[in-house]
Amino acid sequence: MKDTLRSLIGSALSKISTEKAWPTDLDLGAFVLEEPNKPQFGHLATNAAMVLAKKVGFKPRDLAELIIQTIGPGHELIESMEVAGPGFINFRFSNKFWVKTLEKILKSGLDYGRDLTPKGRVLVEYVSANPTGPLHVGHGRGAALGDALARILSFVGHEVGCEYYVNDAGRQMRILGNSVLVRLNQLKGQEVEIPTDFYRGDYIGHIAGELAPSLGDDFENLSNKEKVEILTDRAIGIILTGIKKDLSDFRVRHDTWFSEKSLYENHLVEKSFDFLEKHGHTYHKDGALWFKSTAFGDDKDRVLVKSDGEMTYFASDIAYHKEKFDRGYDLLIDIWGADHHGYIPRVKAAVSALGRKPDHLGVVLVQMVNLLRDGQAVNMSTRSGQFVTLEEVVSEVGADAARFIFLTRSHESTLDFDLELAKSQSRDNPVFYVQYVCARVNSLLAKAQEAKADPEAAKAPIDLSLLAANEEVEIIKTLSTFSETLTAAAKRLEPHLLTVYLSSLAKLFHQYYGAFRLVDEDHWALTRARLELAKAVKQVTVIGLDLLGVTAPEKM
RNA sequence: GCGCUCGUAGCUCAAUGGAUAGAGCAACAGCCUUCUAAGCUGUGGGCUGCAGGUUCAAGUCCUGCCGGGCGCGCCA
Repeated sequence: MKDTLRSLIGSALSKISTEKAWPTDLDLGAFVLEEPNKPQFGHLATNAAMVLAKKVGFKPRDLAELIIQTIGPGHELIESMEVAGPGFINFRFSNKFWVKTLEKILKSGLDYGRDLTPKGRVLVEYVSANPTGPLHVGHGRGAALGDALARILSFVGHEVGCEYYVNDAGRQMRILGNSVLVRLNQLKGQEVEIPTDFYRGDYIGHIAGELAPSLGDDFENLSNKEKVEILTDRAIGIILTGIKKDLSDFRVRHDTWFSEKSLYENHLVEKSFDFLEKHGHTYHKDGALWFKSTAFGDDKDRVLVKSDGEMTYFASDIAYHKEKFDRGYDLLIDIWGADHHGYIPRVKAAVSALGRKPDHLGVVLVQMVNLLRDGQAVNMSTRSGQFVTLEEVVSEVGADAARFIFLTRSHESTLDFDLELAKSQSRDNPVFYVQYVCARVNSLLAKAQEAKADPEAAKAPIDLSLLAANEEVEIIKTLSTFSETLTAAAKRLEPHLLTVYLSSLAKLFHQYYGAFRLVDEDHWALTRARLELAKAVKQVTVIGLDLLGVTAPEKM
């Protein structure tokens, strides 16, 4: 829709520019085309005249008029052009244009909106929760976001990898092993206090119980340190298995599970230190190794190796990002909880120090989820070890509802997630409203099958030009902007744009359904055209839902 | 204190710098002998926190206040 018009306006402008001898350094392409928010302003509007008028000594409206005259009448795809407001040019497309648009959409089928022009390789890293306990709702939001984003990026032409970074090294892991050991000793009847900084959730006890029978007789003879090492490994294994199952039930996929420990085992951390040192980005002070992140805009330098010889989390994170780039990715997307925002400058600094541009790393911060039930807050507390797990939420409301609702809001605003609303089957629940489009179209098609068609009429080619009602043009127009929505969602890393789009398409369709009788035996030619439109709506809805990882039911 | 971020209808939120700021919920009034009422139609509701600035044009960009959230460790 926009391409046609852009080239038309562009050539008109260059013609005028030559005639009026405008300065050659003028940017004639610096105008935008946009959909006006009011139907009386036509289908598409441009601000071209307003952008240029002052620079070339015109009144905006006069320039707009000149552009219209230069384009001239007689384009079969354009019905009308007019100057409006402060100098907008409003375009109205012809019936023929909309017919062609709809034909193109239908012809593309489930590939409609797909962009095959190759773009860069992207690695999306998401969830990456420490393997110290089950996933909770907050992780679910990150999971839904990362997974949908990956699907969208792939659909618009990127080569996408999905990765989970497993923090299986460091202090947290030792605490995990120790926490299990304490429970194990309790199981044997020993009176042991659980230290306050240990993990206290019930699942630790379950892990201890699960492991106890398989540890063997020799276990008792091992040193405490050896016991903790074994238990740590085993516990990580059990917890990761649980995490993988929760994600798989949530239909969230990762191609690779990258172990932090492997960075140390393969000496990648030292190698990244060497790289930084060689380029003069590190120094020693107070017995510690520092990264000069202030040289890249961070507000203080950061420690890589503590004076006690232990590595910081940041140290392995630098190695990890270097490793990801070394694997050949052009763009890294990290999805983090919003409480990590203070961490961004130092990682961006590291990316710069590694010789990349800061925008080769895109960080998406996901805000909190407030879990509600009938409008009342559900108590979530990690301290007591009692929190609402992703598994509980998914088994209660289903993966479809959970995924869709997680993606209804911009990731940068906190989300209220009402369990009862997510289960409700009504207009209030956006998932059902959108899914219902698919079911409703199917039922229309079934209805049309039953209806007795005039055999002569059924043989004739379908005449889409009968779709001339405002509601019908509005729907085709919305369908035609699908790929723009996807491009924006991919570029801005905001899958919720797609969710919003699907909701508004659903609204248009349900309104259309209410306003017209779509299957009408007395007007069969019109019915056939309308069913094509309905099919196109369903088709786009199916594609969109799939990109969000939500199923499109045939029947509801 | 410093930094990041958000502030839009009673509530939850939309709005690539564009024209009269939009939806849903809640409230009120309607629509089922006819395609799924899991739906549709209509009515009310706003100094977009405040004040400046940039721009032909600001909810959007810049500056300063006010208010909420978060972060400021040789933690992860």
